[in-house]
Amino acid sequence: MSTTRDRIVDTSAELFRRQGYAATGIKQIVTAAQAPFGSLYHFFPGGKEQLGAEAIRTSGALYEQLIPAIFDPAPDLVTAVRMFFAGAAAHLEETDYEDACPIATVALEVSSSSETMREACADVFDSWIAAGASRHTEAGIGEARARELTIAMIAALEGAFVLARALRSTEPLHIAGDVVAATVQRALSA
Amino acid sequence: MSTTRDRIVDTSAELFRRQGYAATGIKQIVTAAQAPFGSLYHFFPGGKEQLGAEAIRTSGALYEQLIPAIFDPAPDLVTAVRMFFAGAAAHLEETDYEDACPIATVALEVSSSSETMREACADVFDSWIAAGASRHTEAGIGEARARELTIAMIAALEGAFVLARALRSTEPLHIAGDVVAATVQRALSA
DNA sequence: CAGGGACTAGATTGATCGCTCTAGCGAGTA
DNA sequence: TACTCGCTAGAGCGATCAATCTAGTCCCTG
Repeated sequence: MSTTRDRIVDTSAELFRRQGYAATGIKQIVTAAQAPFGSLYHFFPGGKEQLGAEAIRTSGALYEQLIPAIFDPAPDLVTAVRMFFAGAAAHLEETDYEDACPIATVALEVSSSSETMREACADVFDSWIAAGASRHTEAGIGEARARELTIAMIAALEGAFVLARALRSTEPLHIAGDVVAATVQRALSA
Repeated sequence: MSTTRDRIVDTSAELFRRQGYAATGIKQIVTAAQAPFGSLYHFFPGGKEQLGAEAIRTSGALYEQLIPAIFDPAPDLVTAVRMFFAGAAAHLEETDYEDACPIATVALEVSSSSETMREACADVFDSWIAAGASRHTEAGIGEARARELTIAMIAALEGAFVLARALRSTEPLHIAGDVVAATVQRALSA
């Protein structure tokens, strides 16, 4: 069971992910969420921008949970990295190339126009970086190098999502996964 | 000297790059381009979508010219890769984090909503991949591996742009450049 | 000089945008 | 039974959206 407020946030996040922030209308959100129109401005007096920022933070936090979910049961770090990219590729294909990164589209759109939302995106990325880096340090990689590897991994994932969605192919995700896995492998044996 | 038509396309490309497709209005385009409103629909009877597709292809082709411009004078492939990422970082910083990839924002936005524009983006990416792969084969890398390296490089660049714009930092670009350069280095000595 | 096609100019269209507003519903307390 | 208050409901605001339409200007060609 879900509250009206939760449904609005979740639906917004889904729509923003697929078609971006500007292309998603308030009316489209309440219709898709089966929520009363008046409720939106009751819960989000700050309007679309407040809702957008909260949707970014919520879906960012949800996506971050994939890190422990995939890395913890994996036998080793390199396998975990491979599984992460393979999982992303599988999910993208299952959703007909609609569900890629939950915040990348919005991040590119608003970085130059809304400081509030840009900050929300930056916070999510920083949080991902911290979460990923700790997995690398636990595996015995130095802190500075762990941070670099994580940023490289997220960048590779995001970029592969861009290519994969436009080309309608999971090839970029598999290639990016291979390259990142090999780089992590090398860092481990150093 | 530039024709009205060229000014419309160039201005559109610039605006789409910074704020995306949906957030950019027709009126904003003609105002920024100092073009007559009527001319837009004279040159682009297909409306915003036709203009968008052409802007994508034009700016994609322009960006592709950076490949020979940077790779040709460079002493070797690895140096060229480093210079490419360093140049991207410098330009991003110079423009206050506004000018990243000319088509990535639009590519993410429209991939699920406009097949016409998705194809334009896909064609540009395919063209970049072909141009980049030939540079790698010329350096003595096998064709399949050259394609993989190029896709990995473009993905790393695109993803680093996403992070860099949101975080307002060139760090991701420098890290991605290092990782890609090291990967290419390894492919050369194999 | 006359005619025609390329281009300019902007008013106007209906639809949709984000948002405000008032009215009322319904569960909990007094 | 009264009263409150969190939430629902949607009509309606001004602004802006992409797009169409007619009228007019300009230059090139015959």
